[in-house]
Amino acid sequence: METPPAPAASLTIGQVAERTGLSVHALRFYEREGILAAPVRRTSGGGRRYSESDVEWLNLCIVLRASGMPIPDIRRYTEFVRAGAGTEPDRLALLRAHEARVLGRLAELQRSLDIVRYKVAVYEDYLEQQPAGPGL
Amino acid sequence: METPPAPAASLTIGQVAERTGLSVHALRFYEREGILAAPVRRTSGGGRRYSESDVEWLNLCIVLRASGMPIPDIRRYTEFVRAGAGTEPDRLALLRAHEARVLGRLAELQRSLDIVRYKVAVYEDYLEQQPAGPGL
DNA sequence: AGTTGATCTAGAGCCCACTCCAGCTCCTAC
DNA sequence: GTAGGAGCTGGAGTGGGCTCTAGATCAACT
Repeated sequence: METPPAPAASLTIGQVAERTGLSVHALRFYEREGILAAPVRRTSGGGRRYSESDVEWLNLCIVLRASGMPIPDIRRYTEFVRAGAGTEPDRLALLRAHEARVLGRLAELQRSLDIVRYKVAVYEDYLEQQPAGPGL
Repeated sequence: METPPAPAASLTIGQVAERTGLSVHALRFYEREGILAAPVRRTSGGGRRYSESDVEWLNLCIVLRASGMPIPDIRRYTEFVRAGAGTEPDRLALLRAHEARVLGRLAELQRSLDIVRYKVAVYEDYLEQQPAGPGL
């Protein structure tokens, strides 16, 4: 198999891309944007080597992005984490604010869904038995 | 009050902007993009005059946009509506496909929310009693 | 007649989050 | 040693959805 005897977990950018689903472009982009918690180690030749905890961090970033957090906010969170102990209240505040935004977004999506479903129902009724026409 | 005796409902672009929350820029943009069901009437001087049904249509467009339907898809839907009777199955298919996408998006958002809430809980616990530290 | 304010058009500009390119280096295999 | 493939950097390009500008027109008010 491919599994080495568990060395100090060192992944190339390609391997990380494969695991996370991010492109290598995106990985370098994220690094430039300053949203990696720890500086990525490099080989003598300059190649990036990611640790498992880098991958975990990226997975968090992916969740935050997927839930609509803009990169500047992720950067602020990252900076708090890098700043270490004492910034926990700031991180919590940031996460809570994000939680609230996600809740709002969920509610909005749900409202939209209700309307879309209503229109779907109208067209279904119309296509079953043509009484009048579904309007617009 | 402001209610006139219900004339042939004619609104300026500014009034429509106010009612819909869209900018006048966006209204003209949507028109250029071909996502108005009916051609907007014009005054002799070239000014747009919207009807109430234009506003209703725009409200639907807003819902579709808010739920993530891209403008080209809205345009396709609009074209079916303009094409009139016989396109109902196409419209239904389009709406059902959108419904499915919205459901998927809702599920994804919910998963992200769970993770964000987990992290919030971790930080809350940490800040109540400092046993170890919240990790990242 | 003049001023203000809304509207018009065509087209440029902006923001975001990537994405891709050129030109180079590095490692591995043959 | 050389070909291939992954990786490097800095910077340009892309796509979506608006947003804004310039310069003109128009209606209403004073």
